[in-house]
Amino acid sequence: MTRTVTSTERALSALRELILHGQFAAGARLGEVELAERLGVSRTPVREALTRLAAEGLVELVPNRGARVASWSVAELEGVFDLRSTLEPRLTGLAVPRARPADVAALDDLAAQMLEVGRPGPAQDLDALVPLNRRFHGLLVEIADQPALAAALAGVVHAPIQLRNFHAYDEASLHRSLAHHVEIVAAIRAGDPTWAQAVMTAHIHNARAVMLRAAREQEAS
Amino acid sequence: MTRTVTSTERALSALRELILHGQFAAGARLGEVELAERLGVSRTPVREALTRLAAEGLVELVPNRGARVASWSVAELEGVFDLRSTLEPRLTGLAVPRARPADVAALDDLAAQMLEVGRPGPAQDLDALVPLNRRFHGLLVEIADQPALAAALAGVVHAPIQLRNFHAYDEASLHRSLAHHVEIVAAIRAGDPTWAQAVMTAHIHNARAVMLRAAREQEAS
DNA sequence: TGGCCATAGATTGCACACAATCTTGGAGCG
DNA sequence: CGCTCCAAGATTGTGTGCAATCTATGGCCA
Repeated sequence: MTRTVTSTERALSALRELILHGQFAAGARLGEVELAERLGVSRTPVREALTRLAAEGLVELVPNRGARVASWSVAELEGVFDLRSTLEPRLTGLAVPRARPADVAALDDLAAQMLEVGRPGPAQDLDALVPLNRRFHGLLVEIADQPALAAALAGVVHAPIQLRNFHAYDEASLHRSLAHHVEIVAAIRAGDPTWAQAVMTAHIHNARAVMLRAAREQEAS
Repeated sequence: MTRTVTSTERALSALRELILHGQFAAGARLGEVELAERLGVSRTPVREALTRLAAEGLVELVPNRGARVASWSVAELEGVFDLRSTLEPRLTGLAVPRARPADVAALDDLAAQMLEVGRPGPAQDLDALVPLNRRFHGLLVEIADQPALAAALAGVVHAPIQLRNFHAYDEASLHRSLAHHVEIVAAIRAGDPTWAQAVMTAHIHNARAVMLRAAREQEAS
């Protein structure tokens, strides 16, 4: 009954982790043989993983010229955040009446963990925030149970990864961001979609301000 | 200088045409060997085409169990049209100031052709409307030049195909739909984003009403 | 010296063969 | 009679070899 996992799936998630954790620079070339050796499989599952990652928008695929880690211009990032600020609040509002106690508990737990590892001090671990944040937003998508919205979001949520995620946040913005998660959970627990939507809107715009500032600095250099 | 086309690309577009033209029933199994023989290539490019079509949302891919033509429930279709009614008007508004005279001419031409083949009578050809409509909306996406919006839309625009597209339209709805295209071109030519957005909103809602009615009938049977 | 072109190396694209997994039909047991 | 289990056929997953294409280096010519 232990469902076996295919090599493609392992290659897919391994590659996704590597890229999301910044092991490859934005725009870096992803050779098939190199990745195959690194992951211990043949080129075939690597190729399939790359095409799927291209569909997710994490890599760019050029015929006969291989794959590169995707990169976004400032203009494209603006488009991404405009889109997210439309879709994610709506999704959050839809999730509110559908969230079961277990869901709320899971979200609460994630928000608490993020507060923990994000608190300034020697124990702060900005890299640990990345997967937690991904799971928080992913869980909201799951709860909302709106395949169309989920599909639309899937193609754009990865855009900010080249900015090394939370390293771009100043202390005030980071504190706001983590507080937003907690407040969203509170709004869901209160069964108030308008509240949840509003906080999510603020959350996206806060991130937008941070990312665009960082992207502009990066592009200027 | 004649850029060669890979087998994968040919398989991809051929398969997409076959599905979009209703050659396969919704939910039909898509065997790799069968498709490979039909398209005259090996299984390898077929597999890659299938994974890309899965990313587009045209087929559903289950590990070890192959591919099926995607199908949508009434609830999912509602989600799709909610999303489109948000994104496509916005996209249209953004396209207005960016449209060059050649773009307007091309849109005008497509709208005119659709009026032609859609006119009731012996020459009416509802199947010919499908590619024309796709090109019209695709051209708008191109003109708007918003990668994030385009990516978000790409995953959902194919949803209504299982309803055999324009065959589901009653005469009044079809006439409205074709008139919308013409009016959108007029709004773009006038440089009026608000006008264009409004007509596109009406256009999507008109389609929504038709599709949901057809889907409910189909689901009831 | 600067630009163009050819050739060699590297890389992706495709086909095919084999392995792993799923499905289906039927036999055997309770 | 119904359920479980098993085996054979069919289908997908993966590895590997070769062909097609791209890239880079160096020579040639103006």
